[in-house]
Amino acid sequence: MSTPPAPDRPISQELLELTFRLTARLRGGLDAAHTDLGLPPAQAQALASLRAPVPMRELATMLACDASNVTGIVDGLERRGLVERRPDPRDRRVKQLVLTEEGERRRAALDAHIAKTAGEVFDLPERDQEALRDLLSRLVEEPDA
Amino acid sequence: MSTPPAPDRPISQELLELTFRLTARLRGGLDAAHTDLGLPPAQAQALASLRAPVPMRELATMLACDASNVTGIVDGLERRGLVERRPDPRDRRVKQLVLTEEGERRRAALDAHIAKTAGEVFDLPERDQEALRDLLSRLVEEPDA
DNA sequence: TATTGTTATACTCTATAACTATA
DNA sequence: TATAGTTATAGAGTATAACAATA
Repeated sequence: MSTPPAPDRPISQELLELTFRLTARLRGGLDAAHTDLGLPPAQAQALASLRAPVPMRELATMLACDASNVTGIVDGLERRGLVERRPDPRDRRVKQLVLTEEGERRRAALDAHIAKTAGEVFDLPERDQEALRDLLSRLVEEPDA
Repeated sequence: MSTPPAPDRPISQELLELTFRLTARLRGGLDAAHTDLGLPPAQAQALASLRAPVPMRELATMLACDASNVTGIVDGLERRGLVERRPDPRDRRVKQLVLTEEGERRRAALDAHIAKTAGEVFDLPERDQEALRDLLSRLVEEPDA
């Protein structure tokens, strides 16, 4: 077998660095998609998360941020006519977020951008893609109780 | 619940999602290290980047941020007695950043935290670590002209 | 003229706390 | 009492533009 050149640095740290470089590439592609669509990153991320009608609170959970942020983000999306706040008849405290037609179109465009970025960055033969998926899956799996 | 049935989604998008989840785990570990050391993230990242004496400008390049940010970051590190600004005798415009003894100690502690996080997150048999490194390397490699 | 580091300024993202209206 | 959403506010991170000292 071959001798590794200079294993003075643990491989896990190499993996850390590679992961952050990969993330930087992905982030760059997504940011380009956002500016392309004329949306600030936070609004774009929210838009990408909106499928079925969802209460504000749940969107906050999906975005992993405080509920107070969601107000401003949804304000922006509403100002652009991409989303509506609908009262929930079953609980008058909650507002269901629903995409408008234009919102649906914009989200579809965003999805296409994201898919394009992912396709360009993860440009590997399918077998390697699958190997990578299996490895990454094992890293992010939640440890069961 | 390891394999959600989603055959209609391209694998590259799955990889995108897994990568971001992995990054979130890493980020969490690093943030914990930063608060553990009593340093704001930006200062911690700068500290981790400081080895040999380095001009402010170069630190900005390493951190991939504008030079105007570095002033404040280094102010913070200097206030904590971790770094010194030394005039460069060969070019009196530049200031060389040099870690103090305490700065060196703190950086070593930070390195240990980072290594610990990396070790915990990338907790795989060595063969799988190497496979992952090879795959990631191919993804971040710069395309040659 | 160009460059290093600084300052002033502004914009975004994020969090906390207090408020309202409902439950 | 507790919860959904809002508001006010503050902090951190980042960017641009203008400036002084130096090259």
